[in-house]
Amino acid sequence: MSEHPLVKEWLSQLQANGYRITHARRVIVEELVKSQKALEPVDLFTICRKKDPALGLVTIYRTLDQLDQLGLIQRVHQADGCHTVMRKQNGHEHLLVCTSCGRTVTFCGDNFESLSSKVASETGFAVSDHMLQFFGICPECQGQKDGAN
Amino acid sequence: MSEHPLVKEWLSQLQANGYRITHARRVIVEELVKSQKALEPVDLFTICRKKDPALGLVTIYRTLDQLDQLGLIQRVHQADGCHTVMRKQNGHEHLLVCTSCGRTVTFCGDNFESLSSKVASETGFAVSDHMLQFFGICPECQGQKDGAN
DNA sequence: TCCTTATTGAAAAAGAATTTCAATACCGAA
DNA sequence: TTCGGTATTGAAATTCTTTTTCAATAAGGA
Repeated sequence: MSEHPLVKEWLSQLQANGYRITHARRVIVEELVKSQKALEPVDLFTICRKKDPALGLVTIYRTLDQLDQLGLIQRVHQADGCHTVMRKQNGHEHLLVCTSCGRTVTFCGDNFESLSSKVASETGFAVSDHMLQFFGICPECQGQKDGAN
Repeated sequence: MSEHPLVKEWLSQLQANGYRITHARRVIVEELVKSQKALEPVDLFTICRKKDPALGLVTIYRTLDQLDQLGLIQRVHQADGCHTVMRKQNGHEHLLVCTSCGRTVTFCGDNFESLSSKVASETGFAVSDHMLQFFGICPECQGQKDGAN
């Protein structure tokens, strides 16, 4: 039952921002932090319910809002929308998403500084951010016919 | 009343794929093709209604589905989700989105071939696609306090 | 011009996210 | 440790978005 180090970190962040550390939040944070796939609110709900059968879906939405405001999670882009979230990568790390099973891994992307300033000067935009994602099929899904869930 | 060259192109594509060229589709295509910002279905609905007051929102959704299947439009990622669509850029072109007014311009991104194959060999994923977007404030919105709509 | 059938808009339904509200649980103060 | 104020919670109701159903209409080939 080794606990992911990020759990403590996230809970501290919540506390430092005036939020109480509740059972519901603890469960949600634990599952979010350790998930290898981007999750829809309902997925997360189903998973967390196993640890806390009384948990409500509303609490999932509310907690996700809070974590988002603290910049701890990010929406993951997929062909059919951005309904899934995952812990936010830092700096130059980006997501590689399996379009079959949803599993993700991170990779270190190029340095976008030069491209960013080039684009800025060409367009007049004040460029502040970028998002890069790769899509593909993970090794497991390449082997077996259907994506392992 | 100069017509955007893409309109004819898109309508031909629809026709070539067994779809009929209807008044509703023509109006929707015209507005989509010339829009400088990514639009939500409802936005598009409001705009198109001015040209065709009888148009139904359902038809917007259905036509967007068809155009998406033909690969003519793409979802645009924003901080709060992917509810907007825009005509798809080709090849190495990517979107720079104004987070204030939504206006977009395109830029030619780096070549991702090398990064893509590097990531593929490191992770074992069969990398098939990527998405890159830049975010910032457009010149107009930098000047005036609130984003011009 | 006629006829077949894809397409349409309206209404209903399904799904996702948000708001309201009374009961509960967190956590600082005593 | 207990107590009390208040943030947080789950359930229910509501809102917003998207999809499905269906009869009427219009596209376009014969």
